[in-house]
Amino acid sequence: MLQVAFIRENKELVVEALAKRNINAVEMINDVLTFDEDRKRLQTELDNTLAESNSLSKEIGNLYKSGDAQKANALKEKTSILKETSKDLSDLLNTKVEALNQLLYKIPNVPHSSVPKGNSEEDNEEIYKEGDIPTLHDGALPHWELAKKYDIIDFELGNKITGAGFPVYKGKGARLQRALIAYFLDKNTAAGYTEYQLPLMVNEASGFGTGQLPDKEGQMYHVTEDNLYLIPTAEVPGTNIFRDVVLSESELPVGVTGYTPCFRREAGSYGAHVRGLNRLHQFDKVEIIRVEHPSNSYKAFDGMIDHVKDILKELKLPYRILRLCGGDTSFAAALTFDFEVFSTAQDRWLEISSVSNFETFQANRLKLRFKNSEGKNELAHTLNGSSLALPRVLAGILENYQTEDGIVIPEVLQPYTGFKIIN
RNA sequence: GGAGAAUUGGCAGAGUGGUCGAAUGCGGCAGUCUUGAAAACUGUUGAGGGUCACACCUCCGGGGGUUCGAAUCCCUCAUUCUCCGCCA
Repeated sequence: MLQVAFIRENKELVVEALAKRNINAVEMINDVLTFDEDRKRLQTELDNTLAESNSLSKEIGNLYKSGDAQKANALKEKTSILKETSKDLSDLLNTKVEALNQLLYKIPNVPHSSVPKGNSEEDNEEIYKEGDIPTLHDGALPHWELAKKYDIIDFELGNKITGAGFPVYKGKGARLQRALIAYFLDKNTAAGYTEYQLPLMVNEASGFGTGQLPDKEGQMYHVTEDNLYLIPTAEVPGTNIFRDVVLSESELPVGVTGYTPCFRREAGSYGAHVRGLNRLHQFDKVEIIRVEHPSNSYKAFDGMIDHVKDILKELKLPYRILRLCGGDTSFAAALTFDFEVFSTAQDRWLEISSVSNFETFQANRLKLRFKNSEGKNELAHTLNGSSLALPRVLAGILENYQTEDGIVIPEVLQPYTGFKIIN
């Protein structure tokens, strides 16, 4: 969430920037500022009342000590009024703070100056493209047909065991998945990220810390018995490593990588574009997360982009990078670049990575700070990105690498798979 | 799942109703001394709100209660440790 002080000092900028998300924030921003003024006023009133009652209590204590019980008892009566006043004030204050917070939770992050205005993916800007789109032989198939033909992914079996969106990988398909995970983790750790194995369920506080709660409750599977949520991405447990943490400046930057399955309810998504591996309820992903000094976070962002580029280049997959427009940038992000791989047989681009800088938006919720050179606690910047999401990379490989003799395994993966072709 | 003990500042650890935001030690920072370092000595060292700055307010695992007054008493939840049960 945004900081009230930031909103107060940058009112115009906030309104202008949020307009890029097609949000008219004037009223919300004004409410925030008014609520905060009210909050301050009530807080001061309450503080004064408490101060008075504190000093009375002290006086009563002294009177008892000097044996003047009568005077003390007389003073006690005065405190009951103060007590009532402070109770009322603190109720009012709590209501006001709650209302202010509810407002703040609804305000998305302020987009970076480079983010274009726009409503939907139509308005995203393609900023980079690399790799040749292969010409496929006659009779080339989409990945779900290839999966069946070579018996490497069984969607029907997943339907039986669990339901739609929970595919079963088998044989060389399962091995290829494992190879991709190992390859991605190796690339990330070589780039300085520390590998973590994280919990696949998180509590409410964690869901709140990264911004999934309260707004996107419906996206996550909720285990009500224990009030835990299945993670929709490793970003949630991975970023919450740093919840309520004060780092020293010398500890920055921090890099975390982890492989986890991800669970998404994807309520209301049906149709041809969710076929096969395109959209699932359970999928595998390797994530990278960074905690950065505010002055370095955009440089770090570029570094993450280069890192993902490097992986796709090694895999020799045709891809492009999009700068997301305001309307398509997620709630908590200030800047997001999406990577898309061209899925030749489907003749469309598939999103395989999303790299975002959240600036202080998550850190503010997480209370993730570092001690700056002046010895003051300052909010850090958080970033994350996929490197990479497995199913669509797999779809891209199957479709782009298919030949009449079978599916060729990209060279960098062969040491991990132990085979060169699926046939 | 059952029984018992615990949870205090970066860490260790005192504090069982008022003068405690909290002794002491370690660590951190600054200084004295030193060619430099170490040692020694001196000072300083939690967070949030509020203020031009003070004042002042809040926080001793979370929430609630008793009391004029709570780190200290009560209730409740969470976590940790020990014993028992179960178990990959």
